[in-house]
Amino acid sequence: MAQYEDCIIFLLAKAYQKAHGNFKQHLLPHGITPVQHLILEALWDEEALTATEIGKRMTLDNATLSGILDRMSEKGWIVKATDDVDKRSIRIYLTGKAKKLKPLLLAEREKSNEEILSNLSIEEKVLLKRLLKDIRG
Amino acid sequence: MAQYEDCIIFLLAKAYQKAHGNFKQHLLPHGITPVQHLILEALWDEEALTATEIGKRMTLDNATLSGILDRMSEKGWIVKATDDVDKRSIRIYLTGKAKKLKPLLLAEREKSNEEILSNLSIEEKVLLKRLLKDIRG
DNA sequence: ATCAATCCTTTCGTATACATAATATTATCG
DNA sequence: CGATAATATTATGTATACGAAAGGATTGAT
Repeated sequence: MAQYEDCIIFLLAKAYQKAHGNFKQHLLPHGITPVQHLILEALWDEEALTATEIGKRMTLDNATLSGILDRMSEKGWIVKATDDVDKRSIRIYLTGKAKKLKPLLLAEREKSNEEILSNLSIEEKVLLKRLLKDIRG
Repeated sequence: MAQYEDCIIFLLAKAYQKAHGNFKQHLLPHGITPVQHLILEALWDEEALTATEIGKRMTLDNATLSGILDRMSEKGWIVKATDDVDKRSIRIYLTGKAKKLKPLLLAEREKSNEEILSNLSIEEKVLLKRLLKDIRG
């Protein structure tokens, strides 16, 4: 067995690559990417967040978010509006499309999750999720 | 707890993000990135591979590899040479620098692996690696 | 009130990542 | 032997990802 087969960085990279690719395909017909879906999840949870707040919840860089939010705005998933009180801030709101498609998109995510974990038993699924959270710290 | 906290795609993405970031910092002083380090591992294992062969071992797209190999060539890690038999193929060779720094770079990878898994027991480390391999399929 | 420190966002530069198309070379079939 | 299929690589376009710098706005200390 090659050295890198025991390297956690390699194993995480390839497991993520597989999961991401699977979800990407599930989302393709809906015209949205996995990361963009994640932004929607943050906003379904709590609307009117700023880019920085989304970044904190999802551990995403502000520079990365800037481009993602632009594309999501162009495609009609979100709307940006300057905060009245603090004019440095731009708050993000969901469009009707984003609200309407919520059940469908969450169903796709659920299907993808099941496919990715199809090789594991219930106990293993729970354990894996805990271990991954431990790594994240 | 937010929905996405139970989503395997999210958990894998964030665990990978953390591992990748850690390794990236360890490699920064050596002027090489995590993926470039992975290419070196493939070549330490077996030299004179083509881009396609590296891609198969490491599950990397040929289009992605093209740019990575260019940058590694510019920085003096590898050398490209057209295959004498099949002139469509370009074989990749390690430079003296890449061979000389192998022990140092592998030590950095080992340090990074330990840091990433520092929260886990021996048994959990072994288990996590198995579960990640199961996901990869 | 004012100026420096701070905060929010965007821009720039670099590096992955992958689908698709284009190009070049080789292999193969009739 | 020549047309075509198969293979290897590169180019193009889009999407993350992040450090660093830049620009605009607000706050806090004096």
